[in-house]
Amino acid sequence: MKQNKISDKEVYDYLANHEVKGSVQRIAVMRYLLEHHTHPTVDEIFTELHEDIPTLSKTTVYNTLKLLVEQGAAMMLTIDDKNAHYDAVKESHAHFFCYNCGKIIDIYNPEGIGDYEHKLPDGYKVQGIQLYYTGLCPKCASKTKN
Amino acid sequence: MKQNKISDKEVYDYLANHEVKGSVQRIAVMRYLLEHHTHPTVDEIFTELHEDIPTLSKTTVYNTLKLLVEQGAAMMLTIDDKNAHYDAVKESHAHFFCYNCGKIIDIYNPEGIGDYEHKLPDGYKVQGIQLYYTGLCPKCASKTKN
DNA sequence: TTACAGAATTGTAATCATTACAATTTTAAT
DNA sequence: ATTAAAATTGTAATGATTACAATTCTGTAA
Repeated sequence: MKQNKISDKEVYDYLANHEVKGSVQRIAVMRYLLEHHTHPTVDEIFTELHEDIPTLSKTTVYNTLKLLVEQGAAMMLTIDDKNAHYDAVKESHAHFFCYNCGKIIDIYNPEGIGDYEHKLPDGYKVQGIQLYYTGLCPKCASKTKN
Repeated sequence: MKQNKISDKEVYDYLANHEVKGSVQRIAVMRYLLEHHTHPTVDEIFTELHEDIPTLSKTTVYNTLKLLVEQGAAMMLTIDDKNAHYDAVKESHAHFFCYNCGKIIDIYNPEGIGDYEHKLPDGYKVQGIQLYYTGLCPKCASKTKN
């Protein structure tokens, strides 16, 4: 779940690979996404990082995430209509959104979803593919009477 | 694209099949979704219907759509982080969101996406599956220099 | 028909995530 | 050390969605 402590240099290089110039704030946000696989919201990222970087502004978190998404260093999950969630781009996988507890859970599919790209008609320029499930997670499904 | 004029009775029955009691407002909203396959926002639905039903309140449109989604008579598309879009539930298909023009386009896959349900671990109670593509639609892709 | 209770609708006022924007600070190059 | 461009910050809008109380509608029973 938490891949302990990635060095500044590693994060810096990761950003550079995506043509993003490094900065204290950008490295902090990017590292947060690389270390946590919890699909955090802007507010969660801001609240956590603000403890270490008291001068951090929430606007900067917004700006940074927007940049990271544009450069393909992160992806925005829109499965939750209340807040955007963010994820560092990794291997192809799906997401399950529990409408009871609000958690987003990674779902790894054996064959992945990359294939679907081939099925699009000509002319489309695909930037991202997302497979979303909504429903009740096992924990909530067992609690809820049915 | 537009399946002309569905009778009140047909819409009423469609609602009844989903255990939704009919009313002028609910029939209007449901019919709008059945007749238009444009993935409208709340505002678009409200603005259109308001011409015919001047007393209609936007809150009612919100309430109704929420109910329709809960009862499985419609689905909410969260692909666009600016607004929720709505769609009457039909055959399984994917959606392409163009981040330039903001349009959502239906993508029909030969084999559908229903299979993915089987790949989930035990315990999940799946309510819906959505496959989203983001990128540039053919029109915008050709306009944008690359 | 009338009266009533519950459901549905309405309008207004909050809420709250996100964005706009102008001011300040930092960065990097000269 | 100077300066221009880029990044960051804080505050003030924006705008979608929700909460809520008041009103209207619906269906049933007297």
